[in-house]
This record gives sequence, structure tokens and C-alpha cells, in this order.
Amino acid sequence: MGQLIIKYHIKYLILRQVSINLYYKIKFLMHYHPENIEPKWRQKWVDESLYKISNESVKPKYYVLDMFPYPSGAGLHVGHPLGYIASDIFARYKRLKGFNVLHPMGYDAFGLPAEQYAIQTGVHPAVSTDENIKRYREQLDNIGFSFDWSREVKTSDPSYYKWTQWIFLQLYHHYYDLSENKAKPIKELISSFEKFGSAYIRSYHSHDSDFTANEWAEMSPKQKDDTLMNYRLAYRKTGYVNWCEALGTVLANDEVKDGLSERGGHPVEKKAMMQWSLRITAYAERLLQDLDTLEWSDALKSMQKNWIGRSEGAQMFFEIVGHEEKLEIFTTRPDTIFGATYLVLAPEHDLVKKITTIEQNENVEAYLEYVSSRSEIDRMSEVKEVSGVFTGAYAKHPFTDNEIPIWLGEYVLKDYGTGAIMAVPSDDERDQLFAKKFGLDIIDVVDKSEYPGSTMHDKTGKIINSDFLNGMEVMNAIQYMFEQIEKTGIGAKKVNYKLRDANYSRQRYWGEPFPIAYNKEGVAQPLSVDKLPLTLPELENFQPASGGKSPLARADDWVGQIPDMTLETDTMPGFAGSSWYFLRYMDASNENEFASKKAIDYWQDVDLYVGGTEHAVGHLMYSRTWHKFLYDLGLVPTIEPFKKLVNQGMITAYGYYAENLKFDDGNTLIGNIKDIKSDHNIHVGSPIRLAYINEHLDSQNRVTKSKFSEYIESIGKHFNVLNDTTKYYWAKDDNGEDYFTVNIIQEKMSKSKYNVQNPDEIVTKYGADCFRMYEMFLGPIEQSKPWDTKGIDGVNRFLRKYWSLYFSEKGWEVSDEAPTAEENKILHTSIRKVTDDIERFSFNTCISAFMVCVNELKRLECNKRQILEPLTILLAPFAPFITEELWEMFGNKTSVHSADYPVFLEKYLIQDTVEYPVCVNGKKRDTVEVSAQLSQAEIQAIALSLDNVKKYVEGKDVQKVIVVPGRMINLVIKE
RNA sequence: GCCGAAGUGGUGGAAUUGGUAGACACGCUGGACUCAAAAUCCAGUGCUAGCAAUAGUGUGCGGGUUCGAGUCCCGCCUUCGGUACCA
Repeated sequence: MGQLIIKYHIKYLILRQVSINLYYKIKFLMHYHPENIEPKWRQKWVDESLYKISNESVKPKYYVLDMFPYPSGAGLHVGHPLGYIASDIFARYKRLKGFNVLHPMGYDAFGLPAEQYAIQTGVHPAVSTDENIKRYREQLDNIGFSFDWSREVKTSDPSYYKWTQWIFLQLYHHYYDLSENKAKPIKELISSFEKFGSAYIRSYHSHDSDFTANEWAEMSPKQKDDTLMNYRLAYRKTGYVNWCEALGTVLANDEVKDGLSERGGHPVEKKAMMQWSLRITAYAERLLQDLDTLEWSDALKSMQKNWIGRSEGAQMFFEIVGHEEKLEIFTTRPDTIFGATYLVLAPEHDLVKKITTIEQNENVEAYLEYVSSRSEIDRMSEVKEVSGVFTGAYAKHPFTDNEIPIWLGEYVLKDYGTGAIMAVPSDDERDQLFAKKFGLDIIDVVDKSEYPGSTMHDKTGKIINSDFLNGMEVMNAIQYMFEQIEKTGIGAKKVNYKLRDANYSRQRYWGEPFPIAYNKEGVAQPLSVDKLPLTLPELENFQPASGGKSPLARADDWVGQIPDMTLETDTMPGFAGSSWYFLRYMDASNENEFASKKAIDYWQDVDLYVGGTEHAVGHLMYSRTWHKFLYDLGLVPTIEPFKKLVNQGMITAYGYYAENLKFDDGNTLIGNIKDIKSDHNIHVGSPIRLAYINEHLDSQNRVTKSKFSEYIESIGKHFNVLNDTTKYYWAKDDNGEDYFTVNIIQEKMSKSKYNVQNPDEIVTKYGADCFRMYEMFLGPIEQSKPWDTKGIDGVNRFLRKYWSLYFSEKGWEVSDEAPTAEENKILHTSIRKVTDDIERFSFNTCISAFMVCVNELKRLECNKRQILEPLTILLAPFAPFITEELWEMFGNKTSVHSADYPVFLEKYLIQDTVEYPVCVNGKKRDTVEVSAQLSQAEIQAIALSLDNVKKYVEGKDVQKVIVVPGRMINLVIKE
């Protein structure tokens, strides 16, 4: 009997357990659990190569590209993926719309930080770079991007940089022909030299003296090489470069910010060095003109325009008294020539030594020494400080024959124009400051009395004191002078650009080696293509070699690997590999070409490029130039590489500063509380960064003493903090508690500021879908905004609500019933809104459209397949995991990401009634719902009959009634 | 200095061609459910006055155009980004 009872009891227990299990299973299903969904699909998409795409397709192509990252040791923070998420949504959207979408990713893997790290730790840059890439890849995969990883590109991979070297050789083997306005083989130039010397050559060059065919024939190989260097698009010259001692290398202009290196913020100085350069100035005009063909923001285009800096002016020759050479100057204001009372040369100008008189020699020498001692930062910080010296020489004014002095001045730049100016102190601020300081003549030549408020900068006024120009308007006088200058043969009209040729040599290890060797005479010998790639040697010590040379100079075996030759030991700069990577993705594993013609002809160019503004001038300028060069060679079919460009804003972090805490040793340095040693005491006095204090702040950004102690403990510190309230500057709040106020500012995310937010943490907590949508929900993509997780619960709630549409207490429950008109209207309103917004890159409003849609469907308790299925596709680009899971539960066998985009049908939006706001004199007084068929007169009558409206209209004169169909009604009455 | 972008509730932001300012969220307040908490759900929420209906007011500031302005025009202020002796 007892046994039986026990038996039953066990049976009951088992049954109970089964039903409990079932209950929990259903309960579990009912709720959204990203941690169970996401890993499964991540794996499945890899297994099925879902995002792998082919170069052959009948579908139209679309190329969505992100600026590839430099894989830094700090890993990705939440700011990096912002642009990637946007582009991924767009790529997925285009795929659903039936395009064959190229959406690749790779790494800009050469660069200084890895090498600096190697110097400090001895870890080979290749090793640390690969580790960093591995970490990046894991972080990227976590977020669910649809990259085709089979096309991954790594600039430091020899199979990639083989082609970077190859393109460099093409640049080396070409010159820029001005008659045809394109790059042409240097061979053609040589044969022209052989026949005609330098005559008949219209090319972009840095050569200053002509030669005959005979002279050419008699040149030594070295002389020929030197001459050709003046024409090649990749050439070697001695020039003043931006030398950074701390980094031990030269930098390009765009790598220098405010006289400091962009990476690291070290001082930069001008130094004369033998360097490889790219003649990008040859392309200046095309780079400027073709901006018009691009769908880039005006802000970005104007940045490029400024950087190119085109200005029209005149080139003029001044005779130097007692010398044969003429002095060539550049001016945009030839109309002011009669106001030119002296000339100024850049201190580095070639003629300085020649024209300086014996009496002035000492002064000039001293001045040159002073100038060379000054770093860029010195020069910049004292821009208004005038310095200069008289050379003792005089020039003849071409129109008055007066002798005017020639000076040297720091404010005239060697690299711009001709490095020499005519100074017109009456109409140029800099010239005026200079003239006043050194007591030089000033002649007024422009009368601006008719233009009150105009400045020296404006090209307005009447010319005076100027002989044949007197009485002319400035703009007319400029034109007239252009003619006069050409007529009298003293010069010519000329266009000048601020853009400089790019320094292309770096004295570093971790970059592409130049495929160049030098023979005993020092003549450059390009390596033949079959020798490529020229790979980097293995090194153990990454310290720069002596004499400002790259560490490669110490690898003797490597340098001397070709008999009787020495290899170039400099390496290429960071922008080399990134100037053409977008082409490599088209055909990433091609061993015979940088990319096949077929692949390039299919993919053409990048339709959408997404990246930060920090590359506005550097990378984008270089890529455009390389692309145009390849176009000239017939290797790419398009003149521009990036049709449309979107700049994502930066995600910043909040910085929390205690304005008045300081160390008890009185040190007032701005510090970071995490870096302060625990045995230190802190005082009130000067800003200290308080990372992660936000949770301890009250609504007025104050922290009380007790909260502050909690905070100190939470960051693992044990200060004897601030116990003596008499000693420190605590304030007292209403409850008598001590507090201080924390100052909150926006700043960059960086490791050293302890404000970096790792996306992995968010993905673990909320799922990738939520992370993606939340980043988009933060605000417009182009805008900079601080990271804040405050609103993430809203998105999380949305996803759970969306999920819950598909489930009842019994589990999955989707009905096959036909949708109501209202349900269809909700769906199609969303389809239209979301589609429009994706097209205009307004992703934040897409998210709110989804929220509105789901809120309304939830209100109607809609679980109809015909509504939910299209909605799932619509949402798939934003939330690829949850939609894929639900899509599968619908019973679909193929991925939601290869489904067809839902079609918007206008018919579901047609309404029988319209709700009108009724305004009186522009102020809303009532609303009224009327039939959509009513005429304007009928609507008017209804509007006037409303009680709320009568109140305002009664006894007054209705002058006008405005009915904007479907929009609003306005009654104009006279008071 | 010059060039460019932007200023909207307590917060992030919406308003696409001049047509209901504050969508959608966060936060906050109150309520339901719960032994309780979390989660969830419901209601409210620009500001001022009022029990309320409602009225006034409100998109950085000052003017203007318009029946109507966050949006267009003129003049300023502030913030951010770029640039810096460019002749």
C-alpha cells in the first residue's frame, strides 16, 4: 500500500516537473533572449557564407565602403562602429532591394604606433598588429556586420603591398603632360629629349633651365637621372621637410597639426633632406574641378578646396641691379604694382646668397641662423611678430624704373608661389607691418573712400598714384595689368595652388619598402616587377639608425641584396596603402594584377563611402590623385573613386572634473584620479578627472561626501580622503551635508582618459541588435555626440515588444487572417517612412518609425503574418539577428537577408477623412475632422461654424480664409 | 582673422517643399500587478497662471518678409570643426 502511494507520488512529481519545464520553456520563448539567438546566427552565416558575394551577377552593382581602421592596441570603442553600423544598414538595405552589394572590410595595418610599441617592448610590429587585428575582428563580428571577409585586405601583407610598390613604380615611370592633361610614360619624354631637348615639352615639372638635344646627349647618367626627377610623378629631391625628432621621421603636411605631429603631439621642424615626393600638384586643377561631380557635403568640399587653394595672379620678373638673374615674384594684385616699394624673399630662396652684398652679409647670415633655429610651433605662435633683414640688393621697378630694396622675411614662404613677393605696404596688412617695423616707404594706391567698411582684403576701390592705372576700379585694373604684363613681356598670368607635393619618404621600419636601389653613382634603379614584392627584413631592434635614417639601414644584408647596389632604406608613408585599397577589394586575391580589368569594370567605383572628417584632406586627396593617375593609364574607368561620401560624427565621452581638488603636495597638474597613488592625499584646488563618477552625482552634478567615499572605494582606491571639513573647500547642502560640484565636459574617448566604452560590454548585456539600433537612435549620423547609455533601455524595450507581437501565453502564435485596413495602413506608413529615411541617411528617425509601428500593432494586438512578415524584412537591416530568428520561426528556409524588400502600396494610405487644425490669425484654436471629398467652400463653412472658432470670429470681419488641402485652415480676421 | 556646421523641454532628439513646434525615446510624477522587488502595463509631463475648461507665452538674441516663420531675408551672440603669414 505504502509502495503504491510512493509510486503515485513519484508519478505526480514527474508530471509536475514536466509541466513546470514546459511552462518555463514557453515563458522563456515568449521573451526575447538575444544571448540565445545571436551566437547561433553568427555561426550559421559563416557556415553558409551568406555575405560572400560574386563579381559576376545579373543584378546591378552597389559598392558600400567604410574607411578601414588602423588596428590599434586599444581595440574598438563604441565610437568606431557608428559609421560601420550605418553603412551596414545601407548595404543590407540595398541587398534586399536587389543589388549585388560589395561591402568589404580590411586593415590599414602599417603605421607608427606598432613601431613605437616595438621600440618599447621588442615585440615585432607584425606580431602586435596581427594580435590587434584578431581583437578587432572579434569585436566587429560581435556586432553582426555583413562584411564579405573573403575579400579582407591588410596593407602590411606582402601580397597587398606588392601592388602598392607596383603603383609607385608606375608613378615613377610617368610624367604629367600638360597638352594632353594626363600622365604619360617617361619613355616618351626621354625620346623627345633625345630629339629636341627640353623644347616642345609642356609638362608639369620642377626644372628651371632648358637644354638642347645635344646637351641631353652629353649628360652623365647621374645628370640625366637628376633631370628626369624633375618630371617624374614620383621623384626624389632635396627639400625642406617636416622633421619630427621625437618620432624620428618626416611627416606630410596633413600629418602636422599646429606645428605638432598629429600622432603624439611632438614638435616639428623644417629640415632639408633628400626625400621621395609625389607630384600631386600636377593634379591640382583636376582635383578641384572634379569636386563638382561628387555627392559630398559642402563642408567637405570646401575643406578640399581650401587645401588646394587655387588663386589666379601674375608672375612677374624684376631686374636685380648689378645682376643678370631676374627675380620672379607672384602676385594676385598686379593693380597695386605702383605701390610696390620693396621686394621680400623667403629666407630659403635660392638667390639669397648671390645677391646679398658684402656689407649686409653678416646681418643676413645671422638672420638665416635665427630662422633655422625656429621650430614650426615657434613660427606659428608668433605669427604677428615681424622679422626680416635687408640684403643690400636693389631691384628695378618695371614701370617707374625706381630702385627698390630687396629684403628677406619669414612671412614669405619658400614653397608658395615663387618664394618671393612684391610688397605693397599700403594694401596688404603683412607688408604694412613689415614696412612700419623697418621704416620702408608706403605709397597709397587704392582709394577705398567709396567703399566704407571694406578691408584691405577686399578687391574694391579706385586706383590712385599709379600713372596709367589712375581712376580705374580695382577689378578692372587687375585685368588691365594682366594684359600689360604679357604685352611688355615682364611676366605672365599664372594660377597658383596652396597644395604642395606630398612627402613620400618615412625613416621608419613598419611601412612599404621602396622598390628602388641605387648604383654606385647614386642613380635610382627601379626594381623590375618580377622582383616584387620587396619584403621587409626581419629585425630585432627597431630603434632608428643614426643620422636620421630608418632602422632598415642597419639591415646590411637586406640593403645589399642586389650586387653593386644599395636599396633605399626609407619606407612609404601611411597613406600609401590606403590610397588604393578600395580597388583591391574588387579582386582581393589576384596574384597577377592589382585587380583584374573585368572586376574593376564591373564594380567601377565606390557608390557610398562612410568615414570620419579627420581624413578630409589627407587620405581623400591622395586617393583621388592615385585614382586619377590610374585613370590616365587606362586602368580604372572612372575619374573619381568615391561618388557619395558620408561623414559620421565622432562619439565623444563625458569628462567629469572636480574643479577644485588637488594633491596635498600642492601639485596643481591636471590629473586623473585613477592614476593617483593611494598614499597620496588630495585637496581642493585644481581640476582632477574623475572617471566613472556619474553614478554618484545628483541632479545638479554635485557629489556629497558620503557618495564621494563610495566612489573612491568603487575605483579601488584608499585615500584618507578629505575628512577634515575645516581644511578643505566643501560646500554644505540643504541637509547640511558636504558636497562639491563636478564639471562635466565632452571629450574624445581615449585609453588615457579612462572613458573608453567597449562595444562588447554593451553587446553582452543587451545584444548586438540593441547596440546597433541604439547607436543609430542617438541622433543624426553626421553629428558628434557624447556616449551615454541613458536611453538604451528604450531600444531594448522596443525589441522585446516587437518580439512579443509573435507570442501569446501558449507560445508562438501568428495568424493567417487577412489584415484590417488599419493594420495595413500602419505597415505601409512604416514602409514609406523607413525607406525614405534610409535613402537620406536619417537612421535615427527610422528607429522611431519602427517604435511607432510596433506600439500601434501592439495596441491592436496584431499578430498577422501578412503584417509581421514584411515588417520583419523591413527591420532586418537594423536588427539582423532577431529578424533572422523570427523569420526562421515563420517557417522560411532561406535567410531574411536575402528576402525581397517589401513594396509600398499607396492604396493603404488613402483616407476618407482629414483632420484639419483651424487657426485664427495663425493661432490654433480647434481641430476638425472632415470628409476628404469636401470642397474648399464646404470646409470653410464647417470651420466657421465651430464653437471655438466662433468665439474669436463673432462680430469681426473675416478678411480671408486659407485652406491648404490636407494641411490646415487659417482664418484671417481684422481686430 | 577667414571658411564651414550648428544653437529647439530636465536630457538625446523630431518637424523632408514656409502650414498643428516638441514625434520617438530617456528621465520624472502618480496608479495597477506583487508579501516585496524587478519586469510589465496604464495615465500625466515645455514654461507661467488656474480646481478646471482655458488663457498667455515659447525654437540663441534684435529686426524684417508672410494669412502663417524652428524653417526665408538682414544684423548680432555663442558653441563646435577646418585653416592659418598662401602674396
